[in-house]
Amino acid sequence: MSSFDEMDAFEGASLSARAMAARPMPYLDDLNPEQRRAVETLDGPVLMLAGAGTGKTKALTTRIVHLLNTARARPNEILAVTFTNKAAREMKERVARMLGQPVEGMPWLGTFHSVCVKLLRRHAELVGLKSNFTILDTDDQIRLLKQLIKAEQIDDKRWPARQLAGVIDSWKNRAFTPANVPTSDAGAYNYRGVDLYAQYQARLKELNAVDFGDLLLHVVTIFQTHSDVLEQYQRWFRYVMVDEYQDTNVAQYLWLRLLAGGHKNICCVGDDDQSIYGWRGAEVGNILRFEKDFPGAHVVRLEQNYRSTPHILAAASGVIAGNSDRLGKTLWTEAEDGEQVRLIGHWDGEEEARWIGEEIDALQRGTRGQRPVSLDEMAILVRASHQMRAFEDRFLTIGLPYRVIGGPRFYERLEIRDAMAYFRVVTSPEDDLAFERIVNTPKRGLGDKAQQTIQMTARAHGVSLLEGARIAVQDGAIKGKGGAALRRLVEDLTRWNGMTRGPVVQIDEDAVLDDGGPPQVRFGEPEISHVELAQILLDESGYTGHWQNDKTPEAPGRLENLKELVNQLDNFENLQGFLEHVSLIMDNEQSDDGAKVSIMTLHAAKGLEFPAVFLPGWEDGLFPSQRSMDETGLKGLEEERRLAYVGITRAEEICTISFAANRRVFGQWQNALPSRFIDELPEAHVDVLTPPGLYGSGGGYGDSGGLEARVSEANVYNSPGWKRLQARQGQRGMAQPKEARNSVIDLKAVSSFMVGERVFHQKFGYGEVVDIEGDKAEVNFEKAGVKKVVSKFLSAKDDVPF
DNA sequence: GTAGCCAGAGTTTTT
DNA sequence: CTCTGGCTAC
Repeated sequence: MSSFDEMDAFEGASLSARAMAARPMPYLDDLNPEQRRAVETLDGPVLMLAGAGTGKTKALTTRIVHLLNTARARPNEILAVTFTNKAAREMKERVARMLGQPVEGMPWLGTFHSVCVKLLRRHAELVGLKSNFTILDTDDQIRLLKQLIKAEQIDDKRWPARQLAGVIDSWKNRAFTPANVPTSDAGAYNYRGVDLYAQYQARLKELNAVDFGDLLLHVVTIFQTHSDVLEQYQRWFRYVMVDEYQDTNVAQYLWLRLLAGGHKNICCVGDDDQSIYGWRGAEVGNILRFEKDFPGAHVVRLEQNYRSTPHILAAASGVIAGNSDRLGKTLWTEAEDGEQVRLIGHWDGEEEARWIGEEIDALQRGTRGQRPVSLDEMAILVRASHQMRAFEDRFLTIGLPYRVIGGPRFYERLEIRDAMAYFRVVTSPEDDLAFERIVNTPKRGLGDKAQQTIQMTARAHGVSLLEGARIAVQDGAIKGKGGAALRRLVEDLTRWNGMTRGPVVQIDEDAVLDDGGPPQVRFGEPEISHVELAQILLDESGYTGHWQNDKTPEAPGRLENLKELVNQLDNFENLQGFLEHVSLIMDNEQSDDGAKVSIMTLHAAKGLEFPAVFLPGWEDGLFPSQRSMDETGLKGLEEERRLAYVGITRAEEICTISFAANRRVFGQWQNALPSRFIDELPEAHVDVLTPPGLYGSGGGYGDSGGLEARVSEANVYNSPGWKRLQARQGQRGMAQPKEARNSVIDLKAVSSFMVGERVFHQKFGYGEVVDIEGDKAEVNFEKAGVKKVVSKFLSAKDDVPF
């Protein structure tokens, strides 16, 4: 076992505690009394209940600085965990800024998962792993489970692997090993869940791999079964801090309780009103129970809000008041009144998108009589990602720049995952899952049969798939074109693997333990850089060529992504370092070219703030979501309500809530009632914009479309929210006449394309221009059909080889 | 091995 | 409606 002196040296504390002890504490003057109490209460358990926009991160980072400054702890003796890399990065940056120096000495400030990887690498052998284990992502996980399911002859149509993955995840979230799964869960996955879970864990061990859930679970297991290890860490981490405590699951809770169990110097920061991840295992109970778990805990409430106007806060408070299980906080602010929360109803989803597009334009120009608001300062927050479609379509047509946050992540894309599988096989030849992925990508004529032969050979000899393939080739077990291709692949992989290191320069007996395990052999510098190697690898394997020959509209984008991947490699020492980074960090670095309005889900918006926020789709069934209410009843509804609270509190100045009476769902028109949350908005703080008559007051069009009939079917009039809305229809509140929308478009610009020209569009792919209207072109896309788009989103593509 | 067809599904998501 | 996965036919 490694000693803690070693740990100290290994992690390298760069800040001398003594040097800092005498420093003044000007940072305390920046805090309000509550924040200050949270920062200065250093000993014992502290629960910091921090409402939205109350300076939680500031308090947390100042607390770290204060610990360092008062010499209570050295930087590497503070454990500070967050959920996202973004939050961890922000905290690091802010601590560094306050200290006026970088914080390399804070190795234990990170996400739950990254901290667990560090711990697990040091103690892997205690759970039967080697310290260089690989971390599987969801995709690998599913593929592995599929194999097990197939071997068990289970119909994976009726019992999808995804479902099993979900079940296993939920057990891991609750810290159940296969042996601990409660009998009440025995029926999971058609009574085969527990057995398959055990098989899966066994297989992971064989592969020397872990999934995300294991990172926590294994560490908890180690702590529970090796008290000596636990005690060392309890002593080492003198202070423990946790961000977003309301989002912790049972495994994380146990982990924290074990680590802080000695001195109980734990400070948990959270907001029970912003707990929105119950569906993925988070337990609000953890925060509600804190004072029971840690008797004598100091509870600090941060209630002064520095973000939003009083109207916005009042609206948010009104909604969240409908929840029962709350610790209770009352947000207040010194800010000026500002505008009321605006509420508007629309006929359908498309009109909602159109109206919001116009509003955004008006805000941007300052036509509404306020300061011009930049697109970067505006966001549309939706409940479900499919709601984004309507906005994307609309914004594409009117040429409004937007960015979607939290879409498909860079590292989850097919081509990136393929490329990374190549990196993986080359850096660790025994990575079977990676080998499986690339063995026939690009196509090498190695189908099911050839792969089965490789599998069987490998299993018979008890070696990795790559070794199995080598043997199969030698034995001539795979014939014809496939055999030749496989021989070539095996040779190439071996050659590339050799290129990851330089020549052997010495055998080193007492090498320092590092994450790769104790090296016995020292190698000189590789002859080529890892960036060059990556490039060679992708080119020589034929992977780049594969996409160059691909004529689908996505291919150019994929090549672009591969290029970007190679570029990013430059920031790392070697391929291993890069892979380690990627397995834990799924960030999508947004290219920040120009102001854009953000579109994202409410979940993705947590922790963000915008001067102007649009909250569309407030209809019962969509928001609150029907499924959520069906599955978890009142609990689900309360979580939805917290989601509404999170949404409203993202807004600083202008918050606009809207709903549509009709929406196309799966191609079918469906009507809905305004959300029950609308009824919960306190009247005094809401400005109703919906024009009277939008919903038709008595027809006049005969049977020309049955609009009135549909509306009355929708029972819009029976909703209390709607009645109140009608009652309040004021002298003002006229929605913009529909014709107004044309004025938004700048007609000066003229399309530079010609009818018949072949063009490329980022989203729709290739197509042919069929009509030109001002700056817009009607294009018949090969994949997406006929669409009208603004020319600036098109590029000429005569140069494409066909 | 691949194109093309059909059936089925279709919240929220980080690590 | 629109995407995915799996299967069939070449």
